[in-house]
Amino acid sequence: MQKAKKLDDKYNPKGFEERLYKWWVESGFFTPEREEGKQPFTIVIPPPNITGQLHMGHALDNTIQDILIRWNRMKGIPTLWLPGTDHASIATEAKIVERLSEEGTSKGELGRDKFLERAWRWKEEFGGRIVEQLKKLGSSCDWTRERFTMDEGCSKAVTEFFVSLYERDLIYRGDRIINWCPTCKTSISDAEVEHQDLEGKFWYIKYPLKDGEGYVEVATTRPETMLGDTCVAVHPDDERYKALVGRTVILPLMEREIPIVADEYVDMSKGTGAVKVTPGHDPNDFEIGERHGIAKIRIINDDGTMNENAGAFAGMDRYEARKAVVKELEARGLITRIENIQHSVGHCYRCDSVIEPLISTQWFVRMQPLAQPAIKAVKDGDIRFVPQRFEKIYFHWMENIKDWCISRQLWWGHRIPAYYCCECGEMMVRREQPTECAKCGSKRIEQDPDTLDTWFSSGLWPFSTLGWPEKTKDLEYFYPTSVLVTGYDIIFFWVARMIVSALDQMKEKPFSDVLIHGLVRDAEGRKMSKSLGNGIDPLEIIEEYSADALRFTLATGNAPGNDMRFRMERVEASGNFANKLWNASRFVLMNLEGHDLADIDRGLDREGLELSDRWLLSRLDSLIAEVEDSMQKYELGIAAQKLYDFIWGEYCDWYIELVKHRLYDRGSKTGDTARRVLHYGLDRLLRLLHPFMPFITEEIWQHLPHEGETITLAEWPKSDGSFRDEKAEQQMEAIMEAIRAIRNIRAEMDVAPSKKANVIIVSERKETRDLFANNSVYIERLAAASRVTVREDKGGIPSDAVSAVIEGAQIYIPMEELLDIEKEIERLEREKERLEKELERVNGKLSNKGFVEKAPAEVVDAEKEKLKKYQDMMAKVQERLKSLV
RNA sequence: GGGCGCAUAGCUCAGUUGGGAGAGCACCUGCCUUACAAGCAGGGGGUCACUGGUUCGAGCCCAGUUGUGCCCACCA
Repeated sequence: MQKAKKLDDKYNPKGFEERLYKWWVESGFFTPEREEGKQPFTIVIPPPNITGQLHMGHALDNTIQDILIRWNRMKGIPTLWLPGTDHASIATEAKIVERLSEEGTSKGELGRDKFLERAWRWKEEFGGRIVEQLKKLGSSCDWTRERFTMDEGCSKAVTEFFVSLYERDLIYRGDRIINWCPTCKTSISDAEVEHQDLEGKFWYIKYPLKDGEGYVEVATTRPETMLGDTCVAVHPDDERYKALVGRTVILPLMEREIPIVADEYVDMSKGTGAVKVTPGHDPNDFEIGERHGIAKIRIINDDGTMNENAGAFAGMDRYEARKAVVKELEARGLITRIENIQHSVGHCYRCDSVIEPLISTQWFVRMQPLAQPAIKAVKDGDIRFVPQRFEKIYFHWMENIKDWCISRQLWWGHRIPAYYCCECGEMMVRREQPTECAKCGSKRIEQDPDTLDTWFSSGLWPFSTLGWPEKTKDLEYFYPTSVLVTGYDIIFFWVARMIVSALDQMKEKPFSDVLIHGLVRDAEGRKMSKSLGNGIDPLEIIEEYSADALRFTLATGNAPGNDMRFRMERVEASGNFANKLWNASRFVLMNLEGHDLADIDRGLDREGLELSDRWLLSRLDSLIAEVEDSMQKYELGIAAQKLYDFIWGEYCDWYIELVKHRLYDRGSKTGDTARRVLHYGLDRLLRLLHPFMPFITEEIWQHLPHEGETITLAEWPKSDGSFRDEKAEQQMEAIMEAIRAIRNIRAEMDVAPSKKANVIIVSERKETRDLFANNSVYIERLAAASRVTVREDKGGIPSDAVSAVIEGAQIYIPMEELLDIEKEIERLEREKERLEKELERVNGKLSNKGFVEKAPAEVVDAEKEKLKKYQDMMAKVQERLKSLV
């Protein structure tokens, strides 16, 4: 047992947060043992991008995870929090390309190998930055197991997954319309396209018929695409166009003959009812083209300029071409009208460029068959979303899923394990690079130049990090993980794909619960973003306040799944709370000093407990049960709020004040009991608070008498109900009520704080009189009373006494100065009014036949009790009023 | 077009099995009381957006309305 040590006068988190973290890691407290027979608790971190800086979203996400991890670890459960980082293909590559351009060079000039060397160097240099920042937050990850999406094991997992899917025809290569980002110069998946509603124009264009007079009018928001039109489509039932189906129009500017076809896809009620079809640059048009076997012409280059198929417009940027096409059409009188409209335009989620749909050869995952088990797992409750409403979003996405374009025209990432024979063109998808062509035997083999979508590898994260595809002991023991904690913004990108890939490869869910949190917004409710410059740096908050204050702020004041506004006032409040705890602990430690309490934690002598002790211990037992209940339900904010309220409002404001006289009076027989209860209470509160505020709780705990090395491994408090004492709670509550009433009188009657009041308590009930008589010291101390007299009747009470009525008793304070009768009457009138309202409410309920008959008996009884109480109090108030007027 | 949130004190938000409306900050009054002025004590402040329904009883459940935010969608 460690002896009590003095705590610094001031709460100075800088003095210990870093020191403690270092010690925790060095001591291996975060590295679990695999204890057979024990169900472990596992979380894999959502791997932050190596390009990233810790922002508030990370801070929130990791605070929640750390709370869950520390809580489970204290329960004695083998607990693993597995950390790591993501290579973030597009983001990282963009960063390096930017760097190269600053140096006056480029990707192309450098070549693939040199570029990758450069990228790895960059990763070594900056990739660890965010990890260091996570440590500042107090994240209790097992750093001995840290992983990276592109390390050897994870890369092997990616290849295995790819080949496995390919072998079952769940991955294919083909020419499809994909989303092309002309800035990042790569394809991106549908999920990576962000739609924004923008002001646009709707141009109506005449396509003249080849034979005879007349024309077909079509409309478009992207006039430049007409250069790639290969037909015009109308609905087969459309009377207006029935005669035209099968005829030919001349595509203006290109002077190309294109057919008019009938297709069900066309909506007769929209636009002119005739649609220009550009199979090379529109997904729907692509489908129409397929159905009617017409040509698909691509007219836009990878960099967003027009290619040679655009005739006179070749070489222009797509927007330049748009203007030029419109101008030319207008000159020819082919534009009939222009409407201003709002329409949704796809943008790249990384660089915000307008996406260009175009045909390209890419790799795709067939998602539909893979989605079925993923839907079932959630429907069956095998995987649970918290809050549950996010399941709807998940189902909607999964049920409407389309094939996933996974190839990227980038260099930084996992290269696609497909190889081509340079001689015969044979394609081989292999786990290892083949040395010769399987078909013609040629040794000239080239690997597919493309890399995989970042999310393809992060989708394997829950098992690749544990060693898959190897059958490791970690994988066997820690998989499946317990809970995944993440924001709702990456449910599609990541959560859905982890479920899909885990069920496909592991045949077992990747996690049981998905705990979803919202976004951290700025004080005005705006999304924090670099471009707005409204981001608040968590590291600055840690620097200025403390990691504990930041964590507490993020853990409270917000319901699961909802966005939260980050306000400095709340951080300040959390910091004040830490300071309060610090000072209360200083008080306890000061009073433990010099007292031999060797057996301090070994059972309190329950016989010697005073009323206030029994009250505190009973309340604490309830608190433990309530916190446990809230934690079980992932209501971390509620648990934290309860701890805050208890520590500040009950332990500090009441209990410490209630025991002071026992500590200060040398003759007190129960001083040591008070010390033991103070210690016991503080110790339990520190443990309960530790998951939320790990640093300050450890620092204080180390100074308290304690057994065990660290609070991180101290046993989590359990409520066994043995301290529960309803009577003590009721009695203490009565005394507290009296103290509040007296304080209130003093404040309202302007009694100088230094002036001790003479308090007379009158009650007809002996039990009440005994209670106040035996515990008068509390009233003297906490309500600044010089003397407390308890009587059965109010004979002899001075006429200048001020009074208050509480349950079962009246309180009188004789005023030595002239009593302000008006003020006193005013006070009593207010009290009367309050009681009248209460009585009205209770009477209303009890006179309601329905209530008395149908409400549960205990609820009705409680109301009856209240009625009696209020009637009694009312009578006393009225009596007093009568005596004054 | 479809879906999901939110609307509670001046501000930011809790309020999870329907049973006397809460916190932090701000505000007012009085206090440097030997843990803490980053504090202590006392106080004011709310037809819980609106309408209807279910119920003995609704901030909470149901339907609708308004405002507001977000997500999804092949809105030529």
